[in-house]
Amino acid sequence: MVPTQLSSKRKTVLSGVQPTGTLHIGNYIGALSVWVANQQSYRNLFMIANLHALTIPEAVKAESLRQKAREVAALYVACGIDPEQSVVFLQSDVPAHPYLAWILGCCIPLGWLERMTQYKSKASQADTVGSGLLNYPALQAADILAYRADFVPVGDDQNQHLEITRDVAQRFNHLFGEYFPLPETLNRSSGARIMGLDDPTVKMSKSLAEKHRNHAIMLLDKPNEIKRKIMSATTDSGSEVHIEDASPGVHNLLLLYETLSAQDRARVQAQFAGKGYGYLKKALVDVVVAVLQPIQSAYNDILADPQRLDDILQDGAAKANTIANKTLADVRRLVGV
RNA sequence: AGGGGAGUAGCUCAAUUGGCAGAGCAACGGCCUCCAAAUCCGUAGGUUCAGGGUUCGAUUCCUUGCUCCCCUGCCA
Repeated sequence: MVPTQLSSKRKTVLSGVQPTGTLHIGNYIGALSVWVANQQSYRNLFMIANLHALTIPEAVKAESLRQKAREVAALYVACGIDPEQSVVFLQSDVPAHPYLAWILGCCIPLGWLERMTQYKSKASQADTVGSGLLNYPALQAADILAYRADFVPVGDDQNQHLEITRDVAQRFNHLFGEYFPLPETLNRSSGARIMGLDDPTVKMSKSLAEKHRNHAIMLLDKPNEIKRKIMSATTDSGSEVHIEDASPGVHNLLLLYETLSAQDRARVQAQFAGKGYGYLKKALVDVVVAVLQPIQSAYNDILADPQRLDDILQDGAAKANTIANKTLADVRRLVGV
């Protein structure tokens, strides 16, 4: 039943995304494109974390959440994630996640959870804090450990959560017997960290994109939107591009161009040194449009055949359940339930 | 747990005895600029925390609930 590539010796990688907001060019460069490039090297599981999206229930709209989850899955496939090679699934389709989260949560001291900076930050903003927001790391640990993942590709902001996953795995192993391997951070070789177009001092983010229209280029943006956003991007009072000591805004534009055009730094330097910022921006518009066009085209093809997406998600859920249920059965036996 | 205060646009706050819910900043668009910023011009933005009641009419008064802040108490 388990396909051959799933039982191979390749290292297991679990990636999760919350289906809130919309995927942007920073997600593509920083994460998606890297995953696609490394697809053969690992046994990849791509999870749409729709249970995590419930931690702030005031923001949840059922129909929108349902639709967003499918949209993200479709975009993943459109960006080149191959559902034959990798497992694409919805977190909510694998009941072992919350089950395992309960068991692991019992092994997590409150202090660990209260220390999480993401919790403190979100809790201070929310007017009502649900216990799910605090317990978030338990579910995340379950996500990762259910597949006994070797690697988790996370950004700096998620490092703390991965540490708690390791800590709880260790504590479980100590209490109930060595079972879980300790997952490690998967470093992205490219290291491209794309900043917001409207504010190059902060990382491009889904949440800011919802508040500031010109913050990020979304993967489904039309060419005229892409042009408007790039042309309005923050630069500085200088008049021409200097690669060496470019201001944050200009540096960000150059980085985008370099990454998306797959050219080396020397070539980019030769192309833009001494040119005006407007010239750089117009060139970048063309590159972005060219990169996104095939993705959007593939996305539309997928949407045109909803049955195909259903099949992909069903198939992904079946594969994920097979692995996660095995882990859950082992864990239940170890703790005696 | 008890007492007191608060909750209005994304943020900080207004709104006369109970009478069409506003301003600043942020956002968005335009002019300008190689592009951006700044200035200027313009646009949009709301279940007035939620439910019930009084009233012709409630942001305003009464009641219940929720959330936050301050004081006190309780627990170690």
